[in-house]
Amino acid sequence: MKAHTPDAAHASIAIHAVHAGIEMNSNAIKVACSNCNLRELCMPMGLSPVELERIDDVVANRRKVKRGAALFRNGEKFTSLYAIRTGFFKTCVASEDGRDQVTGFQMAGEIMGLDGIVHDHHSCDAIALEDAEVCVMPFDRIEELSREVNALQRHVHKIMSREIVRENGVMLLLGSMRAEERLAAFLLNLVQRLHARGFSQSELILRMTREEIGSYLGLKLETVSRTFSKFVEDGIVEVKQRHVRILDADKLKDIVNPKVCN
Amino acid sequence: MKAHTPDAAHASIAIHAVHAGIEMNSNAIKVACSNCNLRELCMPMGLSPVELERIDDVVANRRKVKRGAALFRNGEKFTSLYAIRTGFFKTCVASEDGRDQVTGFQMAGEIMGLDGIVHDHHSCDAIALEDAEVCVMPFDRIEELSREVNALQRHVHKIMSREIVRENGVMLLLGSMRAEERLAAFLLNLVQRLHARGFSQSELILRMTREEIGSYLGLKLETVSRTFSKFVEDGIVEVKQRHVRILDADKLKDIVNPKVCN
DNA sequence: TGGGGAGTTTGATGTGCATCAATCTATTGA
DNA sequence: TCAATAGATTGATGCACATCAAACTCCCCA
Repeated sequence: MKAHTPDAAHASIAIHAVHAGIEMNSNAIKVACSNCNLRELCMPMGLSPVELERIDDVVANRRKVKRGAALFRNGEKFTSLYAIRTGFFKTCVASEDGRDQVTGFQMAGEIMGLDGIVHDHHSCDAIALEDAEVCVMPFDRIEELSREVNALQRHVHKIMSREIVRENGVMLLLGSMRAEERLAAFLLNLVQRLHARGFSQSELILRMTREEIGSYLGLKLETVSRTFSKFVEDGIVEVKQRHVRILDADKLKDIVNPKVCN
Repeated sequence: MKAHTPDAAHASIAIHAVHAGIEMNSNAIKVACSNCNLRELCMPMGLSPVELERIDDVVANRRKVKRGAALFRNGEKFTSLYAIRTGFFKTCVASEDGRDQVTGFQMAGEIMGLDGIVHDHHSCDAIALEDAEVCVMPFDRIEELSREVNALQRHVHKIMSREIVRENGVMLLLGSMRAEERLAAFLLNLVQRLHARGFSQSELILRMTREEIGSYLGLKLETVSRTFSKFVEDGIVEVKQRHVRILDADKLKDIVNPKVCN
């Protein structure tokens, strides 16, 4: 099976999501969440038909972002959250003296822009790692609607809480894991999220460079490369440039959570 | 001036906050945010008198937590957010194999428990580092009220966003800074937050051990200790056990953000 | 078709922090 | 008051990862 092509179990969802996205955008400006195939990823479940129709209003429009371009940048005024329809992003923060830290990689169905709410201005950059399209959701509209649709209110809270918990996990990784553990955790996380979107459990294409992986994991690009090579030697993965095939997911899991009494 | 005693500019706020907290608790079970001295730290500003009175309902009761005890633990059912009235906490996550990572230190006026919203269960431990008291705010009540009081809704969103941004900063620290930079950033952050609460800008008492600082900063306790010693040698701080006096805050800032062209 | 550049791999060497270990200091309780 | 214990400091040594450097691969486009 080819990486990033849906496997049997999830084929329809993913393929159609992508196609629908492209076609709808060219044909209609006004777009609807209610018949979006990614709905289950970015919208609350179990809405009544009436609520569902109201929710359509949170998406003002769509926006395309070219590979390498910014969806938003540190310092820019915050107005909206963004739901990724297609494509792949990284978010990164910078210290005053120019150090750069990738804080996350985002894929279809995930929400970006939460950092901007506190200070009404964004505090990180969101850069597309491949040509992408996002749904623009003005935040005042989200707040308005979530006062009336309880499920949406709860959903917004969960999305923010999920991001907090995710970052807790990254802190654990950065604060206490060694290089092999970090890379193993990274690969498992990526492939798990891709699988939830209908892609292969064992094969993936990295949309980011070794340097970006390194920045995210608190490692230098050479260390990332060496660690990949080590995994290949040990028969855990196959790596051809950015194509990665996971041969032994259990071994990866063992690396992340070393067994104590063996 | 003594550490952790308010300086002139902020004296009244902090002293009275603490005293009021102790007395009110012993005299009355029903407590009110509307005349809480910490209100400006944990509640939205600019409320109308009517709104202010309604907001009182978010606090169900208070709870005392002994030093070393848990306010909540990983896995426990999530019901409430907690606003710290007095005392000092750490939050920490653990990996399956028992590694432990301190994800933050919290002081008066700060909110804990946001991690529990996503999965309806907490995903970290909150441990009191000194005898503490918190306001218990049932989350369903917060959601209910924030549907009706826009300022509260916005406030809740900001609190969560602030936590996301804070964690972004910690990721930058853990991913790209060296030991001295980490400790300098840590001290500056602590003293800045204490100062906002009416304490000294230059003096503080650490409520946590070297090991806990190390866990938070991704360092071993010995490295934390050595780095303190280095700062003392360089005349940047005075350290007597957990008492720290900052002699040269500018130098600390230079360490965090090394100047390029000097 | 072939040159150039971005990205990756691999090797040699250096260093910042971890580890192991001993001592010292505060704090607590009998 | 002194023993017991938790926490902190300091030293000696080792290692994981960074740094510096060179070569290799792939892709783009002239």
